[in-house]
Amino acid sequence: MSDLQARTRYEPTEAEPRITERWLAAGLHHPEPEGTAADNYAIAIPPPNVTGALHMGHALNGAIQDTLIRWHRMRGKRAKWILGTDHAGIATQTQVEKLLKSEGTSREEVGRDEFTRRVWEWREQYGGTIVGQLRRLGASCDYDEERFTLDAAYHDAVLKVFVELFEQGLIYRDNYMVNWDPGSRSAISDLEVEDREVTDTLYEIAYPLSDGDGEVVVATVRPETLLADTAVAVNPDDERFAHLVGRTVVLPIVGRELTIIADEYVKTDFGTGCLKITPGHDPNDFEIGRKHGLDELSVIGEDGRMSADAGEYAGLSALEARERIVATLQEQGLLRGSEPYVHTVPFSHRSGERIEPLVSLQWFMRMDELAAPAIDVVRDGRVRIHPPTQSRRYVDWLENIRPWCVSRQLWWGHQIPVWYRGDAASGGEGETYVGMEPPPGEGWTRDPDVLDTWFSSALWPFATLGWPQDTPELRAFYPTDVLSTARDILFLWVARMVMMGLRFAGDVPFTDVYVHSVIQAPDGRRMSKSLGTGIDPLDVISGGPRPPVFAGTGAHPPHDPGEFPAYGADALRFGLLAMSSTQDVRFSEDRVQQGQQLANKLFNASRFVLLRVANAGIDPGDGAPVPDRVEDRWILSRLTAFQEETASLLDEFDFAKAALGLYDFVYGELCDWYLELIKSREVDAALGATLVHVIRETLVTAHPFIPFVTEELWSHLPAADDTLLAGTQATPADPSLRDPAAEEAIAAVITSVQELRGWRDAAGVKPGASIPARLRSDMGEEALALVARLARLEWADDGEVAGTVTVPGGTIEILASELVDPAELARKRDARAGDLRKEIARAEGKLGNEGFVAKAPEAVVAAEREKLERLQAELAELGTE
RNA sequence: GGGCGCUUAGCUCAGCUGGCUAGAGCACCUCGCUUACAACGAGGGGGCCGGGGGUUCGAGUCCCUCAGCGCCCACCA
Repeated sequence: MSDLQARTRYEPTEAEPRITERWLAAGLHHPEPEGTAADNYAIAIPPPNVTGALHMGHALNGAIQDTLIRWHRMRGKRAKWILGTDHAGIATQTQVEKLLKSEGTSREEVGRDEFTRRVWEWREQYGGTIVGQLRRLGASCDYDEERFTLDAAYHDAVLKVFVELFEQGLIYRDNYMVNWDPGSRSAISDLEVEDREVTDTLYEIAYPLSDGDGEVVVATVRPETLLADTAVAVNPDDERFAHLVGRTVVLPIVGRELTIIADEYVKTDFGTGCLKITPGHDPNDFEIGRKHGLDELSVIGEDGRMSADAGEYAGLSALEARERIVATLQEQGLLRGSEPYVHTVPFSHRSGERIEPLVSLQWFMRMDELAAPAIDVVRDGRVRIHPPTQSRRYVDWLENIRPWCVSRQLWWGHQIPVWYRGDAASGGEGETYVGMEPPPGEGWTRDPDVLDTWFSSALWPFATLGWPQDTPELRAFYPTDVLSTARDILFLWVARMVMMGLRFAGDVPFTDVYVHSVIQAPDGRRMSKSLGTGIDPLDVISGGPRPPVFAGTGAHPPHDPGEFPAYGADALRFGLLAMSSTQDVRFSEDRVQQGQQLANKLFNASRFVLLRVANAGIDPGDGAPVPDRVEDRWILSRLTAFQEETASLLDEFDFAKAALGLYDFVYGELCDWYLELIKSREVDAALGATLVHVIRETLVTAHPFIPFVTEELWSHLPAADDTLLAGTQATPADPSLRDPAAEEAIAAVITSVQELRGWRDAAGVKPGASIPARLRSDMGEEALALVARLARLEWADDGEVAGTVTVPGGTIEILASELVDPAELARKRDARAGDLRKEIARAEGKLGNEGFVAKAPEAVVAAEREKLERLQAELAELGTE
């Protein structure tokens, strides 16, 4: 209590680490695996990359998930927040390759085993960073059972799924066009590709007809792929070229004969209307080639250079080959034109290199059979997506799903459980074995490829719980309840978890998907390290440089963005929740500041109550409220409403409204009014009990949002002993505490006081002065006393009326005194009269409208009449002309 | 090329199924260090709710259209 006495300000940096220690020591974050999923509450965290650091998206999602976890834990559920990290194949491998490069070596040089060892070493060193940062945020994840997507048990689950899908015919090996990333020397998925706009040159090249009877001209930005052309295509409806279909042309430089085919895909109004077909190096041409049974030639290798099949160009980079080929064409007089051409081109999200579409032998997963049930569960509501507009995107995507290339030519990841003998590895004659264990016998070699990271992520909600073993964890927590994530991985990850969960764990992996905002930089750009627009959540929590992105937004001076004050984790959590919505939103430091102010306000309100109660020598007992007076009944009613509202908003995943509702209750009802209303009262046992009850219940309801400050204050409550608020069971809001009469009475007090204060201010009355007034209102005695005190009125019987203030239930006449400035008063009165006349005219117009009176609902008409009467009465009271 | 969304006070945003004398936080102005909080409190100013048209007794809220911005999906050489 003494430290409460001394400190007038809540210091998050002092309190938060201390409180984190208490939480961890108590072990509340780790529930025993008992009961069934229906009794319990679980969320699987989207596993951050093991090498990653906490960014604003993690912080928002952490705040969301922790609010839900704490809320349900306090409602008596065993609440488990499944924690872990993702091995993140390409991202991690790239990091370690960079490290090796800085040491003057490479992964090829050190070899696969050593390289893998180095990655594990790296993981040991950096893997804990993000988990520590989550702890700093106050996230009550199950730190006792941290998973990793490369754990031995997890690895078994991954292999088992692969083998079973293979046995079920859903996984197969095929030559197919993939997005080849020359940077990481691996196939990557469509989802790891980003389109960038580049300026290329569009060349027009003549292909002479074999019979010498003219030529066709094709347009291309990649002349070097000409070496692998196997056809030329025109649109079947294109009359210009109809006579050419079926004839052949001579491929320049190479001399091969190509047939002119007809395909709908070719646009008649683009380029020359003739399209060179290169099935080996262009995804569209690949499709056309398959349709027409064309050869798939390849002249570019996996290193992005021209391959041996490119003949004299072998070994050149694609770009060099292009220049040489263009030059040759020019010499041969076959170049018909060239012009700059701006278009979008795929780049690897990871390595940043331009994607080289290549045909290669890869492992694929057939998705249609898996997708159908995943669509059904969203359609029939077994999985609910919030906001619901996202479910259409989900369904659309699944309905158009294509085979998934699951093999990656990396060393870091789950190595594919496939062995070859003979020439099977390269697609030739031989044996292929798929199984969890190496096959018996000699001469087998294992497929060197690993699985796409998302393959293992897709198993996350059940593999983390011990599947395929029938573990108590699995029984207690699967299916989980909520999956919270940003939009960008709805397909990449969420849809795949649903498919895998249904197929292997026998049920949906979660019942609700919450798709949260993307937090943009304050200027509306993406938050990104490379743009310098990123804001480190830890800097906001503990204080740190404010990035230059704040410059020019109006929030801060353009030159020196300065530093963030140490807002604390509560403030950041509150701010992020308050600014989030279903839209993308700009990061708002003001919202964070609002959270800081809320924490401080709550601290001081609690301090006020606890010190008062202590000074009065009251033992509030168990804190059961004893509502003596109207304002006590009012605050209990409002508290109950606030609790009910918070519960339903959280059920609807409306975190912004819930957070702002908390702020409004604490400021707008508890502090601004209730504590002011009771200030003059002597604290007796009844009032003490009510006050402590209200504070306690407020802390309980606020805790999931701002866990630190509430936990800190909880320890100061009279009955506190050593129990943690985080582990306290909230009792449901008691509807019998709702009291409409008290609400109406205090609402009248509040508007009266506000009116009177406004009047005083306008009339130039000193804030501290009490002024004589006479009452002509039927407001009850109790309420009137409150109004008089808060508006500083002294009831008097006679005196000249200086001004009239309309209040609910009547009017209050302010009597003339030297405290009232008549000139100010007249100005105020005239202004009010003007407003009233305007509003009266509007209401009269409305009520004079036959259509309104006849067609609008009765209640609306009645309300309008009542309003009109009220305004007219007020105008009459003012006594102006 | 399709699809979705946004445009409300100086800034960041609320406004659900149409009834609003249009709200909040921050910023701004005035007053106040009244023993919970001056990183605070009280009061105040500030908005033809992007433009145009329509439906309706009534539109910030519904429909059409134009303009600007953003996101997602897609194979235009």
